[in-house]
Amino acid sequence: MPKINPAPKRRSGCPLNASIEILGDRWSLLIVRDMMLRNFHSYKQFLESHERIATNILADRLRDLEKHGIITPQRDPEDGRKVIYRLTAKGIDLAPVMAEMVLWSASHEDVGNQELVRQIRADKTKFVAGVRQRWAAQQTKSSTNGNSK
Amino acid sequence: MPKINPAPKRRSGCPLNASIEILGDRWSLLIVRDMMLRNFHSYKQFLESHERIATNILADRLRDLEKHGIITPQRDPEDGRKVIYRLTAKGIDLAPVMAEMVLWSASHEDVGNQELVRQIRADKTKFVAGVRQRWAAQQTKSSTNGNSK
DNA sequence: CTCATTACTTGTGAAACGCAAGTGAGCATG
DNA sequence: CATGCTCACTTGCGTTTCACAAGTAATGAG
Repeated sequence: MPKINPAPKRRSGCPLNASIEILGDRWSLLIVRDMMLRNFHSYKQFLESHERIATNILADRLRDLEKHGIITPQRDPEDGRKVIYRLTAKGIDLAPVMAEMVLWSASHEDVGNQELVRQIRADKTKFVAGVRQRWAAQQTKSSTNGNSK
Repeated sequence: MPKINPAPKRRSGCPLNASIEILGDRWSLLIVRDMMLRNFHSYKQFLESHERIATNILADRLRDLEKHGIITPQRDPEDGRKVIYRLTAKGIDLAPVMAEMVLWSASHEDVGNQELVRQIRADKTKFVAGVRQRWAAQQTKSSTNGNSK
């Protein structure tokens, strides 16, 4: 009987520490960003598009994100080679965290994508709601293509 | 003519990426937390108190945080052995980011310090304002001991 | 002067990362 | 069903970062 979940074993009970242990690396949140804002769903998209993540690191991170319940993979019903990664509710709930991170760096560093910054600055709540709405729409859409498995 | 700031050289202009490159590791935000919430100011406090950071890593992180303008070190005028680390305005501006991270893990993971969670949940704006206020009070207090830099 | 304290540095091994190349399963075409 | 292509990975290997233990320089107390 192998232990499936060998216990989290955190460094401390601090909630900030918990978030850091899950998200505190150089890639996880970028993958979430691509799913949330750019509508990316496949390994290949993650590889090609953003900040040039290495293939093995990407595979690692996708595994970790799945292990933590932030994303779920599913086979593409129309192409058996493809895996479609989707954010879970837990994953979508990262939108406020990411929004604040964007606002912070936009205030203190020299960054691009000012359109995004302006949008979040104008109405943070609306931004998060928009992210949630697009996600919910995707969810219903993909459940109409019978994938019961 | 030495280059003081050898150019940031980011992986991308994305504001989220900028934040991740500065804060995306397992220790930086914990140090900020200790300064912001627990009023820690010295190397020794950081070492003893929280999640058992190694001495060399702590020295590294303090250097990085200073390099990024998030903290400033100053000699203790009353004890020349001590260095007092203080958050800058940029550092204090991390409060909303940290608050959202706390809320996220509190909603989805099994974490402690529910008192902090409750406080942030009850009124996030007030929480951030409180952090800011305590920080501002410290600033004026320490500036009466002449530190012009 | 000696001794403790504080803020580090150094050394060493382990783990994580980053790049290049390779593998295997699933379509697509003839 | 053979060939080639795409997609999602894995494997090897060198480099960087991390973690733990120990040591050191500067300051202060007695």
